[in-house]
Amino acid sequence: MIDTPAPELERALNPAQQEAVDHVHGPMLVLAGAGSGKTRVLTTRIARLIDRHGVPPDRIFAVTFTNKAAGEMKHRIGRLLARDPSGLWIGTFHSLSARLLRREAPRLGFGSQFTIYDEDDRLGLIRRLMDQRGHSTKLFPPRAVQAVISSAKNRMTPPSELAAAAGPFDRLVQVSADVYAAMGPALKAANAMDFDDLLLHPLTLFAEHPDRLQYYQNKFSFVLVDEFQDTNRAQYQLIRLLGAHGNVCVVGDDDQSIYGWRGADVRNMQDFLKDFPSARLVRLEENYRSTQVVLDAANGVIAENTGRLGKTLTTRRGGGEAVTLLAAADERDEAEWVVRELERRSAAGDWRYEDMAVLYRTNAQSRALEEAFRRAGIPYRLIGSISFYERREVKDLLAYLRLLTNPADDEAFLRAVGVPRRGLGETSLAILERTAVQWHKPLLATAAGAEAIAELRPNVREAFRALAAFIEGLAGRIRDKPPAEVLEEVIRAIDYEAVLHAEGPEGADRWENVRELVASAANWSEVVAEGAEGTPLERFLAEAALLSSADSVVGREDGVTLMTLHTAKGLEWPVVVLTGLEQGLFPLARAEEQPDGLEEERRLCYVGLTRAKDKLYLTWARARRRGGELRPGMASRFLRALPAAILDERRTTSLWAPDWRSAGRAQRRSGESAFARGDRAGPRRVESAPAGQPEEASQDAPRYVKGERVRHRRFGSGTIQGLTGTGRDLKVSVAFDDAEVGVKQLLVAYAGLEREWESA
DNA sequence: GTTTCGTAAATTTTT
DNA sequence: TTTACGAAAC
Repeated sequence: MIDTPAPELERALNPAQQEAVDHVHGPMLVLAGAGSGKTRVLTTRIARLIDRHGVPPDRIFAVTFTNKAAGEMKHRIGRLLARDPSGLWIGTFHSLSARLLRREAPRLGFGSQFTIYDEDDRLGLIRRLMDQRGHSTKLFPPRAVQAVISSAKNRMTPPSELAAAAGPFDRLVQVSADVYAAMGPALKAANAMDFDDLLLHPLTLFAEHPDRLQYYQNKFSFVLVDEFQDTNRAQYQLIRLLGAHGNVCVVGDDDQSIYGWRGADVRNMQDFLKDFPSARLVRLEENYRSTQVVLDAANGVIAENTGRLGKTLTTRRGGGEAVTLLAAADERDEAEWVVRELERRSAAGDWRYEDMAVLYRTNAQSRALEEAFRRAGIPYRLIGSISFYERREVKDLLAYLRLLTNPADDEAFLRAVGVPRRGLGETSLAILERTAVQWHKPLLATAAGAEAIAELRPNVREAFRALAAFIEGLAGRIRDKPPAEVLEEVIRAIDYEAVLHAEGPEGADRWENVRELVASAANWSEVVAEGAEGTPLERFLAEAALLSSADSVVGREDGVTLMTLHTAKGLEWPVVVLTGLEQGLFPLARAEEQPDGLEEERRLCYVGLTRAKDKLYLTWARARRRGGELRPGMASRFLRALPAAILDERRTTSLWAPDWRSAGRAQRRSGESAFARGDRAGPRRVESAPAGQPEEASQDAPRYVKGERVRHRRFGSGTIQGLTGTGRDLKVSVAFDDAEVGVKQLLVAYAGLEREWESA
């Protein structure tokens, strides 16, 4: 392998890193380029604070982007200190806020055992509120309403302001504002908070109880924030308040801001310098991760963005293996090529599977990759996609646990009431809900008094009463029992195994997941959830609610890593494969329509490229299945931003591929396809520019796909309807735009078709 | 009230 | 290709 730098611990800090570590008191903004060792700066700084400056760990408030990152950072600090930094407040904004709120909830009118509502719970609540308030869920999709409300919350806009801002004809926003206004009280009644509330409630607390703000300002004498470019306004406010004493260190990279759609606002970086005028600005511009070739690729892409703060990344790792650019026929072809290539490199002893990652824009793309890995028998691990805690069977059981700790949790009640089937359907529940509203009681409490509801049939009353009695009885018995035991008890009581097995073959898989849940709960109990308050069950639930998708790992540890580009932020591998580089997919079509959308996609691409230490593969497919339909695509515009000198272009053997560089340009010089032959042997090292002479065009027959736009010399433009035959007998049926011509069957070998976008 | 079957719709990223 | 929802049957 290529000049790998010395292990991190042995390398001395560079002057800029040293400066960031040495600066103890007063605000500081660290502009840290990709791979510039910012994690190391943060961990070293925290360790120093503790052992050289005698700061007690519980007076340090350190924010990371994922729980996993927090765990790793804590581990590294422990290694530096040679002891466990117990008491340290380190975690995501959401988990740290939740921890703070457990103590302060009563001051805000919540119980300290409040539930954290996930996306589904919140959606369910919105649906019910819409029903109650007579808003049609057909005209206004609850998802859309939820999106409006969430974005208002992220901008810290209260319901009244949202209502005022809604135009007279903007019914969606009007409805959303109405639901939003009702949602606060409803959540409070259910003793629940959603993800956004976790960030907003601390701000409310500090506004209403200045003494509490003062307390936490005094308590946390040092505040540190990683991935600062991805904080939203509420998060920034929290930092500004807690760090008012000035000992605030934020670390970020404006080029890696990729969560704008979630309310993140890069302006926080500029505002920080305004709000803390004495802030020291430190730039980490030396990259220790990647080869020059990788940086050239990344710089080529990001250079097209405007309004950057400006950074120049350098590396001492000159040269490097060229970036392999692959054109495939479709997503399956792409996946198979990737798997074969990684297998080849592994067999050649170049890298191990665990040193490789395959990244993609959307979770849906993981399917084809997974299948290819499985077919080839190559180990892989899939991160994210469907979180374990989002599975139906897991949520069903957790609903019972939630109800045990928080009897007001109506969403949990509505889930539990249907598992197992109790003969309680839509009508009975509607009556129960109506009564609950009248009585001003949670559903569980209302169910306990169901005997008094005359509208209900006697057997329904009894069913409600029995369910309530069951929960209450269980709640009395469990107390401080470990979560795994409580789970077992619930499973036994509702005979969940039988319930699942009655569902047929799928039920067996689900039962497996249930066993896994119990096992993970048992395993969890052994770890001391440090610092948190409440019973073990409460802490288990709190943690489960805040687990991120990055925490869900399926597959073998020693395998190739598969994840989305978003999840890959902050990580690195010797080999990185970026797939699906097509217009419409990456960058996403939707993103390109929004003002800053394309720039954010470009930053996402930059994040992906800079994950690689030694070797980059970039792939795209001429066609891709989207919703069952095979759709043609063209190479991503990001590919055109790459310097030609560092590229090694290839195609899969069966593919006739056009010169993607000329796509969309005025003219194309014939015979100048930039694609090399697919069978070219061995990697190529790039020492310096220029390389990559134009190669011979492929001699394979052109390959068309259904839906593709083509042009015929006589008939004009049309769309391919279908394909029949193979080789020289390959026929296409084309529906021409000219209605007079209609649909024609043409032999590809003679028709002389051109792709429309190529012949422009 | 529950199950089953059919049709329609849909696919961005995540704490 | 898979999921979600609605209608009709059971």
